[in-house]
Amino acid sequence: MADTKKPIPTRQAALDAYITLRRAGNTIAAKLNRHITDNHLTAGQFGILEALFHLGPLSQQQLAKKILSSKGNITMIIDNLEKQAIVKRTASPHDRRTTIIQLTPQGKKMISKIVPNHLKKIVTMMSVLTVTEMMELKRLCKKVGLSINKE
Amino acid sequence: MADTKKPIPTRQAALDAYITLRRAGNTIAAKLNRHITDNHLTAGQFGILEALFHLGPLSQQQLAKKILSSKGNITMIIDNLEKQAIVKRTASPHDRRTTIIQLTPQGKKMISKIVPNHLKKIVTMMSVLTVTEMMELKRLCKKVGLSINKE
DNA sequence: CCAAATTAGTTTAATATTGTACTGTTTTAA
DNA sequence: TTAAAACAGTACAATATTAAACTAATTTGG
Repeated sequence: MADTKKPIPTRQAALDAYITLRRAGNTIAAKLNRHITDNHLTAGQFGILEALFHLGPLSQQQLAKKILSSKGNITMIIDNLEKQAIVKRTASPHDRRTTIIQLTPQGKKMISKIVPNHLKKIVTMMSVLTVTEMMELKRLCKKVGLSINKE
Repeated sequence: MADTKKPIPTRQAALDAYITLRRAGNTIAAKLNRHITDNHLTAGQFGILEALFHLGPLSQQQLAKKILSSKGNITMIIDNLEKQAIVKRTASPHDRRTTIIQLTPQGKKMISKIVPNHLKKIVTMMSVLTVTEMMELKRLCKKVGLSINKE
């Protein structure tokens, strides 16, 4: 926070970039959300299932960080998913405070039917960009994201 | 949706770009959200106040589109803001179905104290990028966003 | 002109989300 | 060793959010 006074063009470019970034992300997410609710899942539930699907069993704490949600909310989402036998809680062998969340076989089956379509939708929406542009977009976003998390 | 089969590199680049985009946006938004709650506002409330501040009086329908929220939610947010005399409802002279939302003088005063800090935070976070990179990021996000909204 | 469809906003009920306080567990450092 | 701090998860209360049914006003097409 050393440099409080940015020249106007920098300032305007920064704001424009953020607003456009945010709007694009929200627009895509809103489209995807329709697909998610069609499958009788909430965005939070889907986020957790997707994380478990791609990364394997995770603790609730890890899930909270992944989907940027409060741990109280994770407890509730897991409660609901467990009631439907989509995931199950397991005790961690190393730390009796933590519970490890796993997909049940039915859960894995279910999410593996939804994810491919979900990804296809993302690819379709992003495909207005060339591959070079996609890579550049990724680079720029990563640069921003990393610097914030370093703070 | 003509081209269902994208070559793998395109597919992976598209997914990477989206995930990184989304993560960067969410990370920034989470940081900003702290600032918002410090001022005893919710994200939804702030979104509405910011829109009114930058764009002037708007109907609830317009606000719903702006902040990508359901109209029922807009009703509630406006109810709460109106109770605190931050905004007020006015009848539209042209259409008796619509209500126009305006900032009250106190509301304008309040939001105009918060917004500059908010923007400064955005500028600071985005300033890891050069101006050229900011402009490129904007261009890429706009390209994606526009094509989706055109559908 | 007027019935049907559309639109803006509200209400209600169900669910999601958060923050705080709490329990039990592990880590830490004196 | 052990008291204090940190951590993982839960319970609960307060709000936020959504979807659906509803009211009232406007637009459209025959």
